[in-house]
Amino acid sequence: MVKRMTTKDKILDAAEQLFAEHGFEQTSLRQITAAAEVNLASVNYHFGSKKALIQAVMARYLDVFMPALQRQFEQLAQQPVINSRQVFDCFREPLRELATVRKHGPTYFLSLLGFAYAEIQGHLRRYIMTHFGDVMQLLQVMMHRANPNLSPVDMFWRLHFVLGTLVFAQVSGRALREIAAADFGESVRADQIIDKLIPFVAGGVDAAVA
Amino acid sequence: MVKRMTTKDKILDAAEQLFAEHGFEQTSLRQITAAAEVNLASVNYHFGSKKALIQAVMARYLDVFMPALQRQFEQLAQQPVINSRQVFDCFREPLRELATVRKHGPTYFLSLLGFAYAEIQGHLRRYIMTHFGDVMQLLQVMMHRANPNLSPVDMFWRLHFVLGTLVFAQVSGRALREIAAADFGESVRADQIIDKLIPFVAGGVDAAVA
DNA sequence: CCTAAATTCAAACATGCGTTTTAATTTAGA
DNA sequence: TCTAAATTAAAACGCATGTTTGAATTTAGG
Repeated sequence: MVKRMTTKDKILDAAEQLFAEHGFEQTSLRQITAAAEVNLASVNYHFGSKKALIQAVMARYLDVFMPALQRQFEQLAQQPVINSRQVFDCFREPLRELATVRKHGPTYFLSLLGFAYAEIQGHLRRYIMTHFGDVMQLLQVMMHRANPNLSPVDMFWRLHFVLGTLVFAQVSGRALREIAAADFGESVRADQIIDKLIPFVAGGVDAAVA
Repeated sequence: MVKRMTTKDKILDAAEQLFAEHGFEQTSLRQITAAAEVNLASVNYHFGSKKALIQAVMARYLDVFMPALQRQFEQLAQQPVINSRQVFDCFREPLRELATVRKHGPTYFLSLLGFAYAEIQGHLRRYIMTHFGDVMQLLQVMMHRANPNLSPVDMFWRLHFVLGTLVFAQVSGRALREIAAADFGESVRADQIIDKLIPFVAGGVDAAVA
């Protein structure tokens, strides 16, 4: 017996899919409520504003992903020696686990993260820092252990380059996958992009400074 | 004796600055015409539409940058052996030359490119491919020569990761530079980000596949 | 069952957008 | 200088957005 979905959840599910496909600003409340088959006003009734809805959509994933990531980091931290590749591999399992939240969870989450960072950089950064600051600090520690030669400033920039690569790969992932499929006849599933991404960013982080 | 600026140029200059700072969709024609101190309707009179204005802003830079980049590629192509770092270094001088177009040309151009790719991926890609397809093909040839082991598909993805890194670095460049300055007391000029970027992307491209 | 709270609904609101219109004004050529 | 074209100007148009309103309806507790 499936409990009938509440309006709130219908909105969240519809919003997350549309946000992941078209971005936050490009998705209107009318599209969302139409897809969710609920009344337009119900978004403001249940969430207060579009901004709050976006936050709720993100939080649903971050609350699962971040603790899982933290566990991976803590496990890796016990190793005496660490390299960049291992640090980035920490993201794989927590990402895969998002499939339990929702069928296309891993894909949706990365796409949402991409749009969030592209459209509302400061906002998301602040949110993650205040809610999951310890995880991010752990990441920084891990990266430093993996690459002790790199100065903190250079590491800062490179980590953000990594984030940018990730973001971009997801945001334009669909378009690129279509082009790749057309040009090379090789179709890459959305969740497989990360397999191509990790060696790239690990190589970038490990590069000599100049 | 300075020739008094024409309305068309006043619009282009104001638009380019606002586009570079806030993105295309986030910048309204009213903001542009107010900054340019011209009438709102003049944009549609001189350019036809906002879309055409965006294209004109981009074209002003691409028409200078792309031929310069092509010259760099052709020069490098004469070398018997090429590595990724050299290919990416080809971008430096053409970028620097954009300062002749406008004082903050290099910064503006990268930022515009970033927003263009983030907001209207397909459009920009098509425009560059049709107008400067030979340059892009040259890039692909150079990259293959620099890294013959890499399969065409993997090279395709990595080049787009590179573009994504570039895009992201510029789009969120201002915010990140402020954070970096606050956290590390080291202020990085916008046009210096590329110095941090090039080693990173070269390292990423050269990484082992998996 | 009855009532009060919670929710849904249709409609309207206020705002900002790109674009168009129409008239006034400036510019340039005969 | 006169006239026709080019340009500027103010205003309004049509549309889409997020949000609010107030009444209708459903839900839950005594």
